[in-house]
Amino acid sequence: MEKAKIPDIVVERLPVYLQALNHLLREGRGVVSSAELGRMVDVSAAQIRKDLSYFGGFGKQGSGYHVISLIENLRVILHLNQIWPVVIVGVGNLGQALLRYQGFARRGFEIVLACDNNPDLIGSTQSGMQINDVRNLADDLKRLNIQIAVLTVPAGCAQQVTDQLVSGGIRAILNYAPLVLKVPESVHVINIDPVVKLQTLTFYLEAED
Amino acid sequence: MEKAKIPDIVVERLPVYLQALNHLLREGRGVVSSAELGRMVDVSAAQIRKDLSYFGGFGKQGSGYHVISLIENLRVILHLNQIWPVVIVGVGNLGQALLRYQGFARRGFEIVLACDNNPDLIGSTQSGMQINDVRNLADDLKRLNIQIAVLTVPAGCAQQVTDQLVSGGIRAILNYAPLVLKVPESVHVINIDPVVKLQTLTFYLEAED
DNA sequence: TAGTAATTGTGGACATTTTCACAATGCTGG
DNA sequence: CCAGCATTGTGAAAATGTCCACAATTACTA
Repeated sequence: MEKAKIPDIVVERLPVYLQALNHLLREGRGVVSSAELGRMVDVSAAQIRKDLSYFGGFGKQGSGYHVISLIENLRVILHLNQIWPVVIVGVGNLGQALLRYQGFARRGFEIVLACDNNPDLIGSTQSGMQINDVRNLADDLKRLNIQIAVLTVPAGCAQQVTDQLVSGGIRAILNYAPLVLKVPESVHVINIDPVVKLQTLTFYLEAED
Repeated sequence: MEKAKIPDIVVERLPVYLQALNHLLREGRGVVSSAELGRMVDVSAAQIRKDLSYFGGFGKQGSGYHVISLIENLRVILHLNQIWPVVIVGVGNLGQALLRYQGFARRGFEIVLACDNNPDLIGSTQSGMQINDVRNLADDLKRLNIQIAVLTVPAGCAQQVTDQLVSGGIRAILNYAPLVLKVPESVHVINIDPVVKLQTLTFYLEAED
């Protein structure tokens, strides 16, 4: 496959470019240069041109990139020209907050399944979503054709739940739990435990006591 | 300063190592090799040894790393041998979920201030926390000596709120809003907008329609 | 005590990522 | 239509990051 050779680090920047381009679009800007886009997202202009050139020449010499057309191209590259069904696994504080969050639907994701292992929650409705039993997870994934999971369960059961996700055919996991998940290499994981991120930040601060 | 030359990417791995080490500690393990730790966190053994060697030789040839002592060293390196006061700015869905989340206190962070611009929320108590007016933010930060902010406001007001955080002397921001914040270079920012992360993951999936 | 096995810390090779710098191209205004 | 300016796409250089391989050291066993 051609995309095997696109560095992960490039892929991670593309959604950020897309975000900035959408902002430009809302402001009615028709065209943008790599230099200006770079200032918006804090990336060098050369970096942006090089990143985009992995996928083709989207710009025009002399003027820059046509905003709408670059957005459209990035959406195709990132497979965002469809709505992706998503499962939220774990309907605790964070899971419920994500269920209520409107930003997913606005940017290409629809939460179509929520599940938990808490008997008090199963069968109840949270934010308009019925909570399913996590034991039916693998079946539900297949039935609803879900490839993406958001994992918001406690660390203690995260690996076990992940194994169920994998056996249900999941392909991508956004992991809020504070541990590194074991998955086959065909499954992509991004870790986003907020405490790990905060613990990175404190390195740069001066201790106080 | 000596730490100016430690690559960011190394710093980002340290909390992950710490996480795994704490897991080992709970299991009663006294010693671990770079090879085993590497398997746990999906990093090569050589990488771990090289990362740790930036800060000194913590291991012992023949046996590996003493778990407790390496934890203690990492906590000093990351400045985690103190409780850091944190402000949550924006008490919407996500902000409220983070207010209720018990994981911060357990790993070195205490939410000491929450604020919002919604008059209905200001003065109310959410999860045991009184919500302050965001207009007092800069003063409150100084009064409470807060260096770290968690930003959970809508994109539309994120930059404006960030400017207030900066004027209040903030040094680190965990940004959930979907935009790249403009801050002085003395302020560290980590972006964790979940949609951007999901949009990275879809690159690796096959489109369905 | 000595021989064997395990494991670190590290110099240097290798790989990846970023930046530079410039030819090619397209825009603009007169 | 042309001169001058702006901007891309890209090969090559530079910078950064990862991995290899091994000497040095420690642990273990008998």
